[in-house]
Amino acid sequence: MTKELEQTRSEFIEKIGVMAQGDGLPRIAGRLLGLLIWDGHAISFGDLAIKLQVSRASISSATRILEERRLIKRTAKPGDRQDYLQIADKPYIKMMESVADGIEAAKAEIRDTLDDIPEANQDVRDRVQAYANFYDVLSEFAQSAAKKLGRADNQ
Amino acid sequence: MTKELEQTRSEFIEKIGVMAQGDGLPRIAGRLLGLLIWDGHAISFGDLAIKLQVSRASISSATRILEERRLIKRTAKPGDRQDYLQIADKPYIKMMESVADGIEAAKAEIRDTLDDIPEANQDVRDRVQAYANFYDVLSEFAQSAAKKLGRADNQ
DNA sequence: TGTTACGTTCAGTAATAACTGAACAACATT
DNA sequence: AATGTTGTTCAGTTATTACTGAACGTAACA
Repeated sequence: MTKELEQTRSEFIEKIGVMAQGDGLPRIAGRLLGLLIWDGHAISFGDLAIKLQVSRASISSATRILEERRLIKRTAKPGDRQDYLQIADKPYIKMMESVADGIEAAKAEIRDTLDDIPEANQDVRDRVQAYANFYDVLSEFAQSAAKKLGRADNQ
Repeated sequence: MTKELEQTRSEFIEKIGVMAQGDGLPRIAGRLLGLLIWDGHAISFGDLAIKLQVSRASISSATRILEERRLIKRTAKPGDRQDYLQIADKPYIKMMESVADGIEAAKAEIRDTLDDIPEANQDVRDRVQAYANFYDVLSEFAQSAAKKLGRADNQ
């Protein structure tokens, strides 16, 4: 028995919701993202609240979060006062950039600590330096990944 | 006025705690990790509870989490019944591997969805495929990063 | 001008996860 | 045997965050 498409869609949306939760995003933001990825076209603000069965306040805050990360964009339709939302162009490059930003922030924090350790404490410096080095590699990796995604054609 | 080393140490530990929180770990697990990175040597179970000012129950669950990720190791000292804990060898490779595992899991979830979408719905397939492709790229780079960390000597 | 529709804000609630203290089993020491 | 020490487990509490409903400002429309 093959699964109904509608069920696959629903499972996908919930799945992205759970995954988003793991990444520190509200679940609703993830579900919204999943819905917009699946459907592709622009959906009105009001419809989103209905389709996801959540309050409009939740849609408001979820859209704000996703807009900050540039994963979705807000559009309009002539003769309709509602906002319309749809998945951004090249959303995955932007996801990667968000990841990269987080890594940069962490890297900077570790570097700040490193700068405060006197050279006399060489052993502590070495260990914290190794940690900083880890973030250097991560950062490098995130940037190459973003570039590679930029080259990919199926965005 | 240069900062006291003790304060730098304390700030580092709290910093790693906050960062861990962002990665979905309990804050105490992060603080424990920070402490072990800074100090380098093995510290007894009981001392950890005292130094971090938390219950032994919290140390127990934090160590379990960090052991699962193979970031710390449990050792013993002759004539002392306590467990001793210290940072694992090459911890950053293991951090990278944990990241890679998470990516693999997400990738598998998306692939599962993709398999359930009939070829008739080519447009939906394309969008979910692009998402799966994103995880492919992520996965590939996570693995290269792990390898690169393996080659680095300052672990 | 009055009314309606829209998205945002904010205080309060609900849900979730971290953390603790106490009870416990296992073991060492006396 | 009795006692003390150890790490784990688990129920209960605390703290945090997501989410909602209501109030609001703005703008379109009548």
